[in-house]
Amino acid sequence: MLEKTDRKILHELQFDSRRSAATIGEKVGLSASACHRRIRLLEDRGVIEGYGARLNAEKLGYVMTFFVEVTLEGQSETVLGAFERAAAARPEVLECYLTTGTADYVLKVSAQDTDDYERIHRRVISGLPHVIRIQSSLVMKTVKSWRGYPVE
Amino acid sequence: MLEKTDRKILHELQFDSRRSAATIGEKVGLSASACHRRIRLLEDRGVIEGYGARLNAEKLGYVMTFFVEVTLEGQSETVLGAFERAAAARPEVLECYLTTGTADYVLKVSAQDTDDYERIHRRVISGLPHVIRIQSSLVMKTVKSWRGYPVE
DNA sequence: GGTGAAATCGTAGACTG
DNA sequence: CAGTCTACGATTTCACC
Repeated sequence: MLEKTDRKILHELQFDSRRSAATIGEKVGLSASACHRRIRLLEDRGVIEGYGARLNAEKLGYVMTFFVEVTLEGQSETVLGAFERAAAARPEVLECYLTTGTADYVLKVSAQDTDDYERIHRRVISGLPHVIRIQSSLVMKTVKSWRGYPVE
Repeated sequence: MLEKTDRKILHELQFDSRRSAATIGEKVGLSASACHRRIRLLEDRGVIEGYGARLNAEKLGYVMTFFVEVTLEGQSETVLGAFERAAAARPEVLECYLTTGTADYVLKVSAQDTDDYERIHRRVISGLPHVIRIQSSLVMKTVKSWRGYPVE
C-alpha cells in the first residue's frame, strides 16, 4: 500500500509540515526533487489531505473538554441522518462518531468555562434532533493528545 | 485574550497552513508584513504549537478506530502514573484521557484490521499496568472528524 | 530517481506614518 | 501597531541525464 520511503516522508510531515523537501529528502535518503515529487504524489493520491496549524486549546480559551455519549430515539436512517447533519453543523461539536456499545454517538466537545458548557449542554446537544439521553464525561487530564498516526 | 484579527489568522492557518502571510493578510485586511509579524507572535506565545500534515487514516491502512474505556485497580498516584507513562509510550494509543464517569481512562486506538485490533487489545491494552477492566466501542462511522477549534 | 539551474515565492528587517 | 519597500534566502519546478 505505501512504501517505506513514503512512510518516512509522511512521518516527517505529520510533525512538521514546514520542513522543506530538501530537509526531508536528506532524512529519508532522497534528493530534494525526488522527495518533492513523492510529496506531490502523496497529495494527489489523497494520502495527505492538507496542512494545518496545531493550536493550543488552552490559549484559545478552551480549557474544558468533554466526551458526550448521546442516545437517540430510534435508529432509522431518518433519525440518524437528521442527528448527524445537525451535529456536524455545530462548531462546538469538534468530533462526532457513531459507535457500537451502550450509546449511539460519542461527541467530543470543548468549552470555555462551566457556563459555556452549561450552554452547550442545554442549548446545543439537548437541542439536536431525536436526542433522548446524554451522558457527559469531563476530561480531567489529557495524557496523550493526537500527534499523528504510527506511520513508520 | 485574543484579538479578532488574530482569531481570523488562526482560523486560516488551522485549515491551510501553507497560505503565505501575504495571502492571509489579504483575507484579514492586513499587509503581508503586518500579518507575518502577528503570526510570528502567535508562534512565540505558543498559541500556534506547530504545523503538520493531515493524513487520511484509511489510505494509511487504519480502517478501524476504537474508543477504549479502561479501569484501573486503584487510584493512587503510583498506579495512575505508571499507567499513563506506559499508555503514552505506545504508538497504537493515539489519544489518552483521564476522565470522570464510569471508567478511569478513555483511549482512542486505531487498527489496521481485526487481527491488528485483537493484537492491540490482548498485547497492548491488557498489558498496560494495573488495568483490570477494558470496554471497547468500535467507531462505525466518523460523522465529524477534527478540523480545528471554533476560533473565529 | 538524480542533477542543476531558473524562476518564483516568502520571509525578515529597517524605516515611516 | 500597520504599511511600504527592499533584499536576501529558500523552495519549487522543470528539462534532461
